[in-house]
Amino acid sequence: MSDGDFAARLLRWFDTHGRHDLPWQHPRSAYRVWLSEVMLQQTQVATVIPYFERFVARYPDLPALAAASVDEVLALWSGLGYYSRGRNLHRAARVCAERHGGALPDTLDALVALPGVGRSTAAAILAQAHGQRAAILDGNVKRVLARHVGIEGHPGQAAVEKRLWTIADACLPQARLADYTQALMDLGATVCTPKRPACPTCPLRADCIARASDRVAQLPTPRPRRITPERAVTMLVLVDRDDRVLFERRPPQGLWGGLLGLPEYDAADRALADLARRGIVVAESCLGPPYRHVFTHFKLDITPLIVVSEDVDAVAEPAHEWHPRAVFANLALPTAVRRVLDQSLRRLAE
DNA sequence: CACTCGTGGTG
DNA sequence: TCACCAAGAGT
Repeated sequence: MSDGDFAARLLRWFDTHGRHDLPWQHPRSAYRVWLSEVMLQQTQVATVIPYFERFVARYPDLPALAAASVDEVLALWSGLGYYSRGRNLHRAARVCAERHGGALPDTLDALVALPGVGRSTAAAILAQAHGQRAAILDGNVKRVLARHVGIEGHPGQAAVEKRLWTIADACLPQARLADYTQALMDLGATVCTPKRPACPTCPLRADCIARASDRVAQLPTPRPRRITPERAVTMLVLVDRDDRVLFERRPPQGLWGGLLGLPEYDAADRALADLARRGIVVAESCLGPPYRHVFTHFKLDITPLIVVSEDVDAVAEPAHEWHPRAVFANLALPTAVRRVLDQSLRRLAE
């Protein structure tokens, strides 16, 4: 069968079985597509939906997002992960406000120039919001194409990815680019899934090389696995007499970049020594319940050190902020810190 | 090119 | 319990 038929079969399947009621499809504006695509990077639809709804409610258009503070954006992003996406989203909004008249550009080069927008995200915006003939290549498309064409080698390899881009381009239809793009992702997400794909219902099964050669379970080739290292850290939960907690703004680069965290130490005695050095009188201290947080590339064992101090008014460093428990929900905290606080303060109340 | 960067669901 | 991995981009 021809490549043109590939798209035709996919679109026919999409009309009946595709997803037509995702929040960013109505309306399918460039701003909403961009926002959703960034949130959906390495993140599943079900996770993104509530965040997307909160964002468009708070920032109905791009100028509203550009006018916000980066801290407010990160607070709304809190819990979604990969926080550089949130910072880049805000930076890109400001670039658009200053150089593109408050709107997203509509060319591939100008979009890719925006922070946080790569080739695939740029193409998704062009195809879905403007109907332009641009190919995406996300995890779904890589899986569908690798199986359909029977490509060996994990898609992280440059040579494999280059082949996939070429194929993705060649498969593009002449019309209905928005639907086609959505169809390809829907097929990958609901039929051509990583495990237990529903091949009998697939519109592309007739000429799927992986299926014909019984390699569906082997394609795409998984990346070679590596061991996940473990780290340990002591986090200081310093509570004052007004039931406020001390936070520390993390540097913009690195893990949880730009978010609020708790002061970190190698061990509890180092933390107590630091408090003594700064003249903070410890009224009461104890170790909180240990918490293990699992990341993609390492595991982090967190030991909370809970310290109650009566008089910490004199102590202030630029990166430090005191916040009462009532406002924690509105802070730019990573999930692990939120959990540590919940567990530690619950223990303190006992 | 290899590595970093979060979190939640899943088998 | 745990390895895997999902609408990738930046360095």
